Amino acid sequence: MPVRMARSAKKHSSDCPVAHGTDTFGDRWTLLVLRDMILHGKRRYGDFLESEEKIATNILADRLCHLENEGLIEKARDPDNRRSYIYTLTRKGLDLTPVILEIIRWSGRYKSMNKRRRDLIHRIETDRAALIADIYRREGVPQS
Amino acid sequence: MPVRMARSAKKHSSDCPVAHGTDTFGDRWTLLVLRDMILHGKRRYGDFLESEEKIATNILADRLCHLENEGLIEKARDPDNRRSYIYTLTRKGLDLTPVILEIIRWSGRYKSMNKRRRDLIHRIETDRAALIADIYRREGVPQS
DNA sequence: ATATATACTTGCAAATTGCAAGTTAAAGGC
DNA sequence: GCCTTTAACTTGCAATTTGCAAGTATATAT
Repeated sequence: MPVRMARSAKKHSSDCPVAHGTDTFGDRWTLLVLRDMILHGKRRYGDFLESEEKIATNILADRLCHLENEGLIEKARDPDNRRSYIYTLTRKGLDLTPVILEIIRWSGRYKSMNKRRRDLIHRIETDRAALIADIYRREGVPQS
Repeated sequence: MPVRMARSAKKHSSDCPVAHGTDTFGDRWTLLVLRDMILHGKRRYGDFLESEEKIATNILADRLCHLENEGLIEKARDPDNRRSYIYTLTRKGLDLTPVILEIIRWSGRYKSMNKRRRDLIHRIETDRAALIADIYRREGVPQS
């Protein structure tokens, strides 16, 4: 049950689909949390804190709550450890995979990358459907 | 010549390609300016101000400067009206088209839309390459 | 000459961010 | 059972960013 009145309650009050996107994940942090989940399979508060960009604890709590309010993720207790929670992507959240992949492709054109990332970009460009299928499968969500 | 020390000079100092994306256009307004240019062919300060979301004049000036600093747009005097400027997309900016289109597709799945927008989404899904080609052609930029 | 158009800049209050420290509740160790 | 540690937050507060309203600068129109 999402409780906190989530972040930047500011919305554009426009019915443009791009504005709907920026209302949902258009801030400095939200998309990075989604990246951690979609690309790296992260599921715990502590996992997100460890990411390279060093999100602050209060911002992370706020964004997780926001994502839950927006229906992109779900929060559940960890059955194996009652002081921990597990965040999982909903279908709606997972459906942002193509957006993330296109951002990666764009960066790949204009920014130098290490081999691992170049390989990922290569896979996006040559094997995209299977890559997406793998991600959906890992999350246990059936594809369209 | 970009002069002003652009907005949120804050960057994630991460070499993740997604973080590079959010550093470049991950705020409430930048992507909407790009949308206006990519989807609606807008080119002038006053055009951007008229968009449905009502960006403030100072924020718009700041974001245009930021986009120019990042090499996504270029600013030039209007040869026909010396009190006006024309902003144009660079290849780098135009290459964000697939990102914008995927955001639109995602919104199309989770938000109701009018017929014009549903038609655009239909075209994205059935005729994507030609749609992108049209946009590049309109901007006079050769495709990859 | 005067008015209008275009593209900004400035001032300032309000909202958001980010750091550091504190809190709560559940394990784990002895 | 008691103390320590772990995991997930919350709180306080300074600094940064946003957003509104008003002002400025330069070019064109009448």
